[in-house]
Amino acid sequence: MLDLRAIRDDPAPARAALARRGFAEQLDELLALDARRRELLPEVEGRRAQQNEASDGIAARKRAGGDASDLIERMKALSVELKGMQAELSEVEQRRDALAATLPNLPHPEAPDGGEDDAVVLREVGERPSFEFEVRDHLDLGIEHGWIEVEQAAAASGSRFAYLLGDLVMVELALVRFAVELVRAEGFEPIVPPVLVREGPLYGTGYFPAEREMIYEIERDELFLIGTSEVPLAALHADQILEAEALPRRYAGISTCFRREAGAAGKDTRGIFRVHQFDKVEMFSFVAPGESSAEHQRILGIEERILATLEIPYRVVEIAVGDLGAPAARKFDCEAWIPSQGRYRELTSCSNTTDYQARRLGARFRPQPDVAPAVVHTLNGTAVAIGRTLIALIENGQRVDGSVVLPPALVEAGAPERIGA
RNA sequence: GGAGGGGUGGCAGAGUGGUUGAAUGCGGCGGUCUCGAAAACCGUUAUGGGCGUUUUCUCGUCCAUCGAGGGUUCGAAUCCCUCCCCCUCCGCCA
Repeated sequence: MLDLRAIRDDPAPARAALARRGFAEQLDELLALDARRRELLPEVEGRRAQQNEASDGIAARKRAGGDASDLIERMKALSVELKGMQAELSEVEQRRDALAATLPNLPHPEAPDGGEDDAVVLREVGERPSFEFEVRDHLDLGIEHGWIEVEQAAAASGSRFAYLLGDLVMVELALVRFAVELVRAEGFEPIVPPVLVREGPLYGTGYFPAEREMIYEIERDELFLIGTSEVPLAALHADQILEAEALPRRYAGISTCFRREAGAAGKDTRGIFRVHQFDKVEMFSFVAPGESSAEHQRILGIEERILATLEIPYRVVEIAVGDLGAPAARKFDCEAWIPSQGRYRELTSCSNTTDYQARRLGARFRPQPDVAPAVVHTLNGTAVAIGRTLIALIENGQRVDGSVVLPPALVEAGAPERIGA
């Protein structure tokens, strides 16, 4: 949600920013609705004031034992008139709010123009392994060693589901342990959130109404399966006013994530790269508005450190404006080298959503005692997306005999040194 | 799942149709007193929105908000409906 009041005062910068995302006309429409509301509102309120005053008069007369029927008669007419005006007002407000809900965040000035193919590569880090043998992909190795079972998963749950077994499960547990300990040392409090949420948090984080198709819905209970723990983590401080000292507030959510992958038919159908269910450790920060850019870099730095420590070759790309999710003002992806595909693929990602989610969620803070509350800024970033990280570890760490050597940092966290030997 | 009880200001807790945005107490903040502190006393104590005022800080005024939404009424914290949440007992359950 955008800061409508600020935009009203000075619409040009917001219009220019939204034009980069193709939403300039919608903004004009929104401003028109807002103007109409502000025409109607004083009229409604004036009549309400009149009504309140008359009501006091009626009460006073009745207390004095007098008759107020003439006043009541007059107020009946006013009441009818007021109801009509209120109906018009609330219709305008509903249209305004519905439109406001669909507008995306203002992009950061440094976010590059363009769409999906216009991400800017910022740097490549780590050495891609060279293999003296035919590279095998994670599914091939996974099936051979009994780490991954997809056929029975398809029978049990459908396509894009998988069983993970044996050593690979131990690697998953080590990955979670490694990631949580690392980010905890950076001030992110470990947290296991609910994976089922109501509509409110999804709306608040900006997944609704735009991306409703991506979310599993449990209609009977009006609950939704989260696609990322970002959703319940953001909701943790919804409708709260935090003290300034409480910021920054950082969480490391550990959860399973569920995605319908609607519209991804035929894409990444092999293996566990794109599945309906995976586990993930997610960073989420609530910060003061002036801090969000620095926090964004900080989160990106942690993501890079995790990949480097896991000895996964990666590159960092900055996402172009046209490919940003609605709530994001700016976003970086870390892409890992996937040998079987001979290219970098998205492994982690971090977004600065500035005040967009916070305003929708009502997450505020008091900059100083006795000062009006202000909206916080929120950011999110992947610490470890387990499934895709397993792919990168398996494929980059494979040996000629089909075994996989794991990085020391993971072994320290409880993983075997080598699996499939 | 069944039965019952409740949601009021930071907290506790009055209030069943008319000066109740809301008594009272506690807490917080400011002040008086004091060498200082405590006690006592006085004052103050929310959020959102509109309009006006202001260069900013501000101030004034009106409207809304007693879990949420709708309804009845001239008028709703108070009456009715739907939903949400919490508590107690029974059942079930990792």
